[in-house]
Amino acid sequence: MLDASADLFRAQGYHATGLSQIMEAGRAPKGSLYFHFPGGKEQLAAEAMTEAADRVRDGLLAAAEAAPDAAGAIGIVMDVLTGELTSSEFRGGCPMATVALDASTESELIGTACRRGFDSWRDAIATLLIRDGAGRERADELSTVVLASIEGALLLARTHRDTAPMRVVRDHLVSTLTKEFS
Amino acid sequence: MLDASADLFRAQGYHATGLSQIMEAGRAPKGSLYFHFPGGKEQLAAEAMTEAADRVRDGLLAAAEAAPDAAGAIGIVMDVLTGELTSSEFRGGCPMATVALDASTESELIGTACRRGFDSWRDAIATLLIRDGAGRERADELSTVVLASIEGALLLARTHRDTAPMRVVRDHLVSTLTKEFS
Amino acid sequence: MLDASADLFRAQGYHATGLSQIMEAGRAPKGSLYFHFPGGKEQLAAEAMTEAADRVRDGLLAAAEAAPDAAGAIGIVMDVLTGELTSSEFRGGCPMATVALDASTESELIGTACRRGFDSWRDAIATLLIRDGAGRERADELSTVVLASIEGALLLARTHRDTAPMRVVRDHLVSTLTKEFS
Amino acid sequence: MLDASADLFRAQGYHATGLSQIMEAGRAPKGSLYFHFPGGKEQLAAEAMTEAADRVRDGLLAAAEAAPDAAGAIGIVMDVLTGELTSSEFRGGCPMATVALDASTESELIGTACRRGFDSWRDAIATLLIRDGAGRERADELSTVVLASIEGALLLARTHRDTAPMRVVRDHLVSTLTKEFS
DNA sequence: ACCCTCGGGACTACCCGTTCTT
DNA sequence: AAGAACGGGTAGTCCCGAGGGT
Repeated sequence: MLDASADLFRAQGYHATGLSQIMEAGRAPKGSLYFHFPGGKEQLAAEAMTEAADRVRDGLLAAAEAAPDAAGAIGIVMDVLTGELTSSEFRGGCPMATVALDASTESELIGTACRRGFDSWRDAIATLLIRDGAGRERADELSTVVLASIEGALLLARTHRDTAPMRVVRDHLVSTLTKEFS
Repeated sequence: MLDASADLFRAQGYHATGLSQIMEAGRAPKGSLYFHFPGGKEQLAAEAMTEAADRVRDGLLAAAEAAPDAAGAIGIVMDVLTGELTSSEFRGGCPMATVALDASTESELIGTACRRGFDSWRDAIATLLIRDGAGRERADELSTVVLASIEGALLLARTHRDTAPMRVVRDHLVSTLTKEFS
Repeated sequence: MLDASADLFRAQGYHATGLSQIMEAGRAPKGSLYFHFPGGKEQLAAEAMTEAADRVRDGLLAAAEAAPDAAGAIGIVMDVLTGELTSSEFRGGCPMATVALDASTESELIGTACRRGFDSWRDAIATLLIRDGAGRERADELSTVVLASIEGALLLARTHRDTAPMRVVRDHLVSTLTKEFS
Repeated sequence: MLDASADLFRAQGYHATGLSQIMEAGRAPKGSLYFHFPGGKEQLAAEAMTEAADRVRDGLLAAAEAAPDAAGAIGIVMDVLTGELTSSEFRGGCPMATVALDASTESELIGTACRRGFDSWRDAIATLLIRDGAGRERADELSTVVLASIEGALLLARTHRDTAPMRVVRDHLVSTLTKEFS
């Protein structure tokens, strides 16, 4: 149910996704939503964002173990994201970006969930960089730049229905990180 | 009217923005909208996106004239965007991103408008880089990276209600561009 | 609710009858309607037509039991219809004719409901005639003629706000049937 | 313009026919309607009904000259009506019936136009019968019955998308009239 | 005690027939 | 003669509680 709603929110955003659509996708009857989520749609979205964010962060941590350095890990993560983009016909970009943009200003609950999600990703990236020898301050800066680049690439790729921005940004990040840390 | 709707779409996205809200903001009666925009909300949004994109592109071109090099121009543009972000209490980020994410998959009209808008920005940035001595290919790559970074920074800054991502990305871009082209 | 809408559809037709008018007449809020009639106005009208048709057919069958022959039964039915016409100030003619004319071409659902309703009436009339000794073929023909005459009489009487066409057609049908079957 | 609107009113009725649809069909700009028809849609419909009624009455008179007796003339007229029904894919039945049912109760103007139209047809039929030797009173009665039968047949045929009711009623009327007047 | 059918309005985008103003 | 403006109206769908059924 959270999974189903997370997918829909990712593809359509908060306001474009109706509760009935979620119920249908989750094969759940309409009435029981407010039993499990007394906060209604808002709470549901917030929890879906949190869960989706955790999954991405886990992917980041897994890539960190699989790759020898930050450049490699970032490359892996971007390849996965690119794959999700194409396999969903460019409907599945960042799991939080759409909701963050179209709901986080009006719902503190959702806003907080998105903020925490982004922070957890940035922290994971920063940890990667520190492992490569970056200083605390440099890691903070660079992780923000890396995260922003990826988010922007996802936005551009989704809008253009073309993976080119993902590839270009991926290569740029890999080469930049490699140059700085080896 | 286009201005009013562009502002609302920028802040809330496509689906969260009601026609009545637009009418109210534009001091226009309900009935007149479908005379000027027979295509309804979709056409209105598409034209609003196009206009907003043109304005940003004009800002880019103006910055290109005001600054001696690409690094300077990008710095100016990001400062302006940061200013808009704070002066709107973090409701006004990229004028197209929210709509691009929550509507461009379901409306080809809006999708095309956003695609053209992003392309016009990327082209303007690429032109800047070529003026600094970049080759065609390098300019294409780098302009995508720059645009993606800015978009991601806007997303993060808006979500966090904090200009830090803007400043960090701005400084990173300026230093990167300066290093490569001087 | 079906009753209320049937009355309104009978008096005003499909397009002239607003959902809000139906809600008001049925003392039901709009949200409930789409729970019971997911197909909206179209489904509501189709079911209202079916119910109204059944009621008339029941009246036909009741008249068949009350009267010794077809002529008598038709006479009774037309008297009842004439009574409804006057008691409703000529707003209530045939419960299906108006909707059949102004909606059945654009809605297959409504069209089918009306078609079935008319058929059930014709069948009931044909059964009457066969009871009087008519052959199958003759009953089919004559029942169509009888039904058409009644429908036309209702149309003329309603338009003229005058029961004369009803009386004239009634007397004609009674005398014709009497002459042929006794 | 009157022709275009008459066709649309015939096929769809009064309320289902939009002014813009009429304007489009008549290649006329929307604003100038109220110059020619200050009474708006109501007046337009009333005049369209009058014109359409006149045309049918002219057809009736022409058939009266072409055929030797009433039975022949009615046969001709019904054949023409049946042809219009099929050639319009059962959208064009009686030019007034739909409007008479869905608008004449709420508009005295339209009601009067329809009443006059029906009366002119009945008068033409009565004249036919008198020519065949019927008395005044019998002609009045029978003309009502004939008109009602035709109207009902048109209704049934249109609803069923089948010319059978037209043929059956036609044959019945021809045989009845022949039997009575020769 | 948990589930969920059922019911409730406010709101949506859209379009209507009409009337200004030019 | 007509382009533009007007606001009330359309059907439809939204997210959400409250009461009946298991």
